[in-house]
Amino acid sequence: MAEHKELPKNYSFETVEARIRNAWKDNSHYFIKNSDKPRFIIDTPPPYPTGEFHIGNALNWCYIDFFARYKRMKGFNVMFPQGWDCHGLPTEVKVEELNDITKNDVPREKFREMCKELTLKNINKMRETLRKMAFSTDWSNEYITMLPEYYSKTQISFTRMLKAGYIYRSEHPVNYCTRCETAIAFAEVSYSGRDTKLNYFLFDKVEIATTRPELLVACVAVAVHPEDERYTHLQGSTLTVPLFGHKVPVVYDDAVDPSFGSGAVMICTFGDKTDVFWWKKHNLELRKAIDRSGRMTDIAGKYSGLRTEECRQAVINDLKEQGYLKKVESLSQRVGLCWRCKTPIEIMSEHQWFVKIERDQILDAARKVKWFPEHMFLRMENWVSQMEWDWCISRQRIFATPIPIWTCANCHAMIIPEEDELPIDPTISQPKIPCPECDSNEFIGEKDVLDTWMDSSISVLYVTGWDGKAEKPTYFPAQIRPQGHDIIRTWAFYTILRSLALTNEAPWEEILINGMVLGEDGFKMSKSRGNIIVPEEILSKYGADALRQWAATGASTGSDIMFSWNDVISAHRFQTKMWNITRFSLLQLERKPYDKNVKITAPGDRWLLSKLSETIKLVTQFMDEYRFDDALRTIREFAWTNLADNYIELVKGRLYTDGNGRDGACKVLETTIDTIFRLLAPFTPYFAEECYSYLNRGSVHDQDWPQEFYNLPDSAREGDILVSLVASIRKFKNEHGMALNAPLGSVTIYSDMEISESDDAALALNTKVLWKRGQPELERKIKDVIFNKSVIGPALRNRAQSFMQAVRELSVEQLINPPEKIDLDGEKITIPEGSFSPEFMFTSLGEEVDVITLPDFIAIVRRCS
RNA sequence: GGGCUCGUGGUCUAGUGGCUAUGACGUCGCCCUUACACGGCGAAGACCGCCGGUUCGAAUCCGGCCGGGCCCA
Repeated sequence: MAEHKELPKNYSFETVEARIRNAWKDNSHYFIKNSDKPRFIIDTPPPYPTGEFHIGNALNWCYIDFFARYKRMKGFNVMFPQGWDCHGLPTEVKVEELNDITKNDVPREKFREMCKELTLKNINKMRETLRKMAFSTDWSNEYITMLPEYYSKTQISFTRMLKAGYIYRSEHPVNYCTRCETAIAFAEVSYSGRDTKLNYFLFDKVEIATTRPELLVACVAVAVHPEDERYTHLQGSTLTVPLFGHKVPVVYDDAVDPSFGSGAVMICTFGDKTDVFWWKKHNLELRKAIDRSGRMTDIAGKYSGLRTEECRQAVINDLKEQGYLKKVESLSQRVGLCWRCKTPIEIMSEHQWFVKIERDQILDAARKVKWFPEHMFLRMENWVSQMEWDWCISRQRIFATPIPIWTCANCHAMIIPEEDELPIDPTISQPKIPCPECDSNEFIGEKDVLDTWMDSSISVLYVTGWDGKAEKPTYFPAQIRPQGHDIIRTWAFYTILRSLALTNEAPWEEILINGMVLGEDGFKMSKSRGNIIVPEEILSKYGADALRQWAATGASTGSDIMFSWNDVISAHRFQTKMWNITRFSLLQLERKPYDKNVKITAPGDRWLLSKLSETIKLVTQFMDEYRFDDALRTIREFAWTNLADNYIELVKGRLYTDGNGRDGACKVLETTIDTIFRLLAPFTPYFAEECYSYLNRGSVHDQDWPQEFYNLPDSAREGDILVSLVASIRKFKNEHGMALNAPLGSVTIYSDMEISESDDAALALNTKVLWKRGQPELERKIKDVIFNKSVIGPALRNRAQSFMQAVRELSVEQLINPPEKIDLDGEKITIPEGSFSPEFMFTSLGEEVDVITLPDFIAIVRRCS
């Protein structure tokens, strides 16, 4: 290491991270197509390109990058692709906002272009953050769901599933915003409390209560609880709807709350989600009272054409006038609003496309995947077993993958395009041949588009190389899916469903679930709470490596994790500490050449190597189980406590001399820091890279993952005695008001091991140190008895307590030389091997000395005279 | 209302049947020992949410309750 440059005094993450980022080459992270290495393909979540890579994404991606880098060092051919899930309402809304238009103001195609443009801009911003975070993304495997290359696959998957009978078209209730004139998903409904009126009025002689009298015309039944005695006489009868006069049946249902209102509810198509449930369950008629623009339909008679709120007032007035209205109460309730325009949503029955859900198949496949943590599988199981409806995949929007279907204008036959025609937009292009049924040349292109989950639920097919032709992608299935627990019911579920439908196999071997990131106050981050932290802020204050360490240690894998500046700061401090350790070590190594083939003999040296080897073993196990918190904590603990506080302090004496004891310490130091940076490389890629570069051995990320290499239990114990000796003498000095480097007369250690120590302890403690075997000649007293309960418990079961009591009553002599049997409640019991040992206390005998007793040794301290 | 999950010093967290319960931040005392005061050595601080059960033994397993979170109705 002659050409070695010296480490600067301080580590500056700002300059180092930027410099290293520019030096890294994208192609070092590329998946290699024809490689002999075992492959490890990651089905990375494609985030929604909002422009901001948020902290929840950051956590998710940190986990991915930890194991991606780890697997590469372990010799895997890793693919860490990056996708972008582009389609959806938020972008449409943003485009309308930015351009001050509504989507109907411009042609569909134009609007789509505007969305695309904004999305590409946002993707660019997010790519920057991904690079800053040092994620080892495979940019040669990037995909963008709104581009033809990708959505042609979405369309192929649609036509295949349609032909295979998985997809069908039918009328079904959906959430609908009458202002935006589109169906929206449950996820797009926001709830808000409001005060409203509960109106009581008469259906014949039965009093019912409703908050939505305008839906009276859409009433199709009256529901009561089966055990409600007020209504048992209505069994099998019909009631007349006031004002409108149609007859509706009375149905009995457990879900009716007899204490709410009058205990009789009117079921309308549709007032709320419960109505849909009852409507389906009791097989009721459908009466559409509200049209897509929020006005009453023709069946509302004299009220038709009124807006719903106008209709409500008119109906109440008429009910009152005609004597039906009995009373009105105030009620506060939660109503569903369109999250975008705050218009109350309506539930409407519409023609929609659906995917069939085969519960058992999906559960079987989900069971074959290995879940980390295991209990997350329960969420999937629970979700699947309670699913009641098929998956509605059609949306009345613009910025989405078009449903590739035409309908013959003449005979209404469904025309499915050939796969090689795709992608298409059926509202623009026409079928190439006349209608096969009636020879007509007039077609209606499907205007509905696909739910965005239809795009993202084939991500795994796409990244494993589905060309849209073969039955199964080349590299299918992927090895792992990493994702948050919030989308187990959507993304994980849909992906399994679609992989089964298209390949008949489960999509991945393993799934790793991450928790949600909460604000520093413990609540979900939200604008209204003002507890949002963005990754960019952390990056500029403490750098990517500190943020990545927070992600690893903030919580055990799968748990929700609270953001904490404290954790980031202590991560940053660890880097400073590690930097100084490296700086010290390299200064020592460079001071003078040393014999690299030296045999390691000193107890302190052997101790550190055995601790290092143990650390490698543990960290490897933890990485294999995706326990990043345990892995990084173990590394930190080793580096800070064992290496810096114990070992370096212990061998400083030897390092500062030129004797041959120095060689061993140098060799151990060099081995240790080399290994630590390999272990740290997945967690702190910039920092590990920078430090490792001073060893002149190439990039740390190109090194092999270290292997356990040393297993000498005796060295570990010897070293433990040595280390705790130094610690206890320091404590002794501290308690007696002495400086830590103050000299002592001598220290004599008695233990049961033959320890031939180099002068480490003597130099560290600034005193003469004598190692002796056996017991010192001092006055000995029994301080306590130490019981080994894991021996006593299983051997004696319910007599353990009285056994321990009996032992405590033995004489000093018997404790030292225990008898074979002991008296227990009049019975002779054999004393189990190793069930207890006496703890001694020593006091000085005449001579002016201090005695330190620890479980493994006794030290006699003579102070300077 | 249902499912899952969590409740451990002031704060956050590890521990999932067996000595005196882990670590971090904070607090207090001592120390500028030639890598680091962004440091070192020490100290104080926890009836492990509450109640019951299983067990020789429970923070840990079981049941109930209370409270937080997420997802869903």
